[in-house]
Amino acid sequence: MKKQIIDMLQESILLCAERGLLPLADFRGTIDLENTKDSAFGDYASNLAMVLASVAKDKPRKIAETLIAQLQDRDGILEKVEIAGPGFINFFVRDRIWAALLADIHRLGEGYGQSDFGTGKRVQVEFVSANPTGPLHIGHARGAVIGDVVANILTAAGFDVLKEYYINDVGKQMNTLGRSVLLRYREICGRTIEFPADHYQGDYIADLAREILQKEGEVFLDKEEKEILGYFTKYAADSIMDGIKADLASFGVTFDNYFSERDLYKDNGVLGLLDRLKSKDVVYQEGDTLWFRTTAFGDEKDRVVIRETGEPTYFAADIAYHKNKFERGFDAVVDIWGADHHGYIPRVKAAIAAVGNDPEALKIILVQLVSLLRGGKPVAMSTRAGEFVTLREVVDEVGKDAARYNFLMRRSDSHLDFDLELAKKQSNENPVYYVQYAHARICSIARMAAEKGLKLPMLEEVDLSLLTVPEELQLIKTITRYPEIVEQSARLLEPHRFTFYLNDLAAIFHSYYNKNKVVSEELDLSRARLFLMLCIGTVLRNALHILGVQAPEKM
RNA sequence: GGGCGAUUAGCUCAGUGGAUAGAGCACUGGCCUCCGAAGCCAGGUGUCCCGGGUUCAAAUCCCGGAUCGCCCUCCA
Repeated sequence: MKKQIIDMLQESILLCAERGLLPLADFRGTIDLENTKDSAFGDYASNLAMVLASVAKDKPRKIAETLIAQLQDRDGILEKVEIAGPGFINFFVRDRIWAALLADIHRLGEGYGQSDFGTGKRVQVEFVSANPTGPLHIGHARGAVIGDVVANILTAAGFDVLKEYYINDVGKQMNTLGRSVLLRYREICGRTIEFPADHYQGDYIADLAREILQKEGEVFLDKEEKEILGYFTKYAADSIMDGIKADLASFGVTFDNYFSERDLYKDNGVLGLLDRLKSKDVVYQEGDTLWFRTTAFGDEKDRVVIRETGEPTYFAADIAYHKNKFERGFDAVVDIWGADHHGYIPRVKAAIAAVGNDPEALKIILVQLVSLLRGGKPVAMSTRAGEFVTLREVVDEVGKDAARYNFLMRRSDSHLDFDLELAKKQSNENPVYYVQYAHARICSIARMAAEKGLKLPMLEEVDLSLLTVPEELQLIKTITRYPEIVEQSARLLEPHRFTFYLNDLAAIFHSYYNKNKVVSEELDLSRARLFLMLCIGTVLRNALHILGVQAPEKM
């Protein structure tokens, strides 16, 4: 629809130029057609005449007049075209054209909203990637949902998507984890220990120690730390990782691939890469440390890749990891990070450029912190003391649907207050129910209609021209706009657009429902309205599916 | 001190260079004999932080300032 009108404008420009009506022979700009906010301005509006004013050296309203005179509406889709305000061209589409679009929604069903926007392109989305040193907490939950939904959106937009979790299982924190469990193990066995403040304090550490004791007995008790630390570390990391996977699954988040940092070091992977970069002078030695010349690629200072101690930094592995991503042939790579990591962006982009890839192909979504509230009051959390609300606890308390939906109600890079009491409430304060209720209502209407012997109508039995109530047209226009939402969210990587759209659609539906009877004595009208309701249900279901939220038939 | 981001209704926040800047919550009053009241309807608010600039047009782009947050580890 939109494209048709844009094409008409394009043709009009050509005709005007050819016929010498406007000096636009070398106009190369793109034509912008926007959805109007107010129906008084029609369905679509173009600012073309105003844009052309400086090129054509004439008044916008006059240019608009000339353009409109040359419009070729061969299919007769337009009711009228008006010039308004400073020179907007407002397009009014015929009602019957809108109604006919419902047929597409019905025909496509689950596939409605999918596009070929990203067809043929492979994208990797990497998210969560929390260290396997403790259970996921509320802070990880937001990133998990955003990553999962972004992947769903990209898939709907036609991209071939791979969801990946990077397991950061190398480095100091892993030894700290193993030692924490080992110390608790000794403690449980009755030894006196001194538990360092910078070790992991949570109860789950002692639980792991107890598990090991139960499985293996006291065989480790009198062994040297260096002999047995490896076992404790691996046991703890594997067990915690299993827990993380289970918690994510209960949250509806799954991955296609888990990528271990340890694997990067195999076959001299990280060190070999640094050697090769050294020969290109991207990496240089200074004393005992090895530096990456990120300043040559726009970073504010160079970064250490091998410490004085001889250990590689996290960044060293990340260079190899991002190189590996591009070697796997992805056209674009999406990383989802906590917003406190924003200072890390120039470094990684520099690394990508240094190894010969396009830094623009890396898209980073920054996710702001979540403030957890209960009844409006902040919930105290301290990672150091091991006191945090886990993802599992949140899912158990408020449910998967409410939790996911609430995390998607703000822009990713905007602070989010998550109120446990509010998310649990089954009331108008809780937006997820508002949308789900709309879907359940539609299902209820369909059930009731079936009881009355009104079968779900086939397209050929429906006279869509009977849909003439203003709210009906508004509903039709809103659901025909859905593919734009998918594409736009995919382009901008902004999943929150879905919750705003769903809320709008549900509001129009609820309002319509209260004013109009779908199933009535008038059989033809009932069929047409039921058909519209089913199309709305399809859109609600498709959109909720992308968010990973249930579309219940009853509530 | 440097960097990044934010600042929009009482609160929490949307907003693609366009026309009269929106939503939810909160507050007040109304609506079930009638397809589900987890719903609807009616009520009203803005120095879009401030000051310049670009533009036919700026909440939106640019520059300067204020305030707040985050980052400025050979942590991850």
